[in-house]
Amino acid sequence: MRGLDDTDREILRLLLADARRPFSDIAEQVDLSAPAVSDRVDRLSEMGVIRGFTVDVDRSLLHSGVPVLVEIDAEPGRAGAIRDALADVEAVEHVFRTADSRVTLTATVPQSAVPSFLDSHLDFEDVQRYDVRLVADTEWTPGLGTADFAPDCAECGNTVDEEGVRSTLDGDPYYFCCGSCEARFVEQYETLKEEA
Amino acid sequence: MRGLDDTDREILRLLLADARRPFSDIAEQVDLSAPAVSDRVDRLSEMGVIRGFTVDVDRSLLHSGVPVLVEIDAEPGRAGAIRDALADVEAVEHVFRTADSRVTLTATVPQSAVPSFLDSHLDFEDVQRYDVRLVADTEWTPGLGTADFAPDCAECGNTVDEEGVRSTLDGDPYYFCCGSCEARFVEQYETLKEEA
DNA sequence: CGTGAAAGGCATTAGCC
DNA sequence: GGCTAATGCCTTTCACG
Repeated sequence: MRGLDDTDREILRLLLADARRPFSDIAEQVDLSAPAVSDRVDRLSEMGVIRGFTVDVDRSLLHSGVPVLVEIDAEPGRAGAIRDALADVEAVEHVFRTADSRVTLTATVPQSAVPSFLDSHLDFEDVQRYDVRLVADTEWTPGLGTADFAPDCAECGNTVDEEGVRSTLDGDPYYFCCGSCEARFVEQYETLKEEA
Repeated sequence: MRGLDDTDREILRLLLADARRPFSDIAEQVDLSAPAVSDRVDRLSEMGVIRGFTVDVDRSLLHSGVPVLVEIDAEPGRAGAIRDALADVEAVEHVFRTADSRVTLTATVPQSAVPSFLDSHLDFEDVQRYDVRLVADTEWTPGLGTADFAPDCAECGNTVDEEGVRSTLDGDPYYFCCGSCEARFVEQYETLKEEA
């Protein structure tokens, strides 16, 4: 399994800065041909490193409501359910689940709905406490650092190294530290899918 | 000053989902010609609604460290300074400042640096309390809702309506509720620029 | 993994309504 | 503002190393 090299990182950095920059342009910067860049972008997409291409929209110009940041302390084991319920809400943009059963999210909601917008989306059985804060400003700096490719094994959670394998299940890439983890995962995956 | 119509919103929505989708494709969806879509995208860029095009990178696959979410309670009036100091840190991706002197940020830091990475970037005189949490997972759903275009006047802060004006200063768009606000702002801008 | 050449698709311009 | 037609660029495919 291949990781990322400096060229991959440079391509990512250039695309982060401007995702519509022509590949031929990028090719020149990284000393490759345009098809080579195209191939690498494809590979990064297959790997799941590139999830997609988007627009950076300045939401501060689009008053569809008030930006809020919500902190939710979940009942033990219920943070995942809360995250799933909220991620699908149209007004919600970011959802962060932290290891300590806390879910933090940002959303833009109509002024009048600030106190109540969670009511219809949250099962309060799952919630210990929550807090809605008004967002004053937001910064987003899509950087990369010296990022290296080192996914977690989907089965056991260990870091996957060069020995690892990738499987594509229903179009999504999964990584495994070894063949037996892969086999175990795929088997369970198939079973769950059959049941559904 | 023109705002956003349904077609603009639909274009934004389509681009949010896939910024490389061909304009001819988008054109078909919104019942326009490709050049018309191109013109609208240009206009949205000039307005500052579209800040740029980027890649959605899955940072959970790029272990340059551990994803953390940090909550900082600032001393009164110091939240802005904290935000500015942290926004420039390479490892930091999102910074949210809420109205109650709280700064919430996400970052990816080397395992060993989790407890200490803030030390070099934070003036602890400004901090009442802070908390570093490990992020288990992240969701990002760039949605739009029924977003309408209503920027704040750069001079007085009031919402700008159709009567408002746009000025472009050094390539960046600024909005004003009226001509006198614009004049005042531009004058101050020029002065500050001369001094620098 | 990479290249260069060719083909096909796409954004953009120009002229017009 | 929008359209159609035409131009020129960009991505992608292909054959090859």
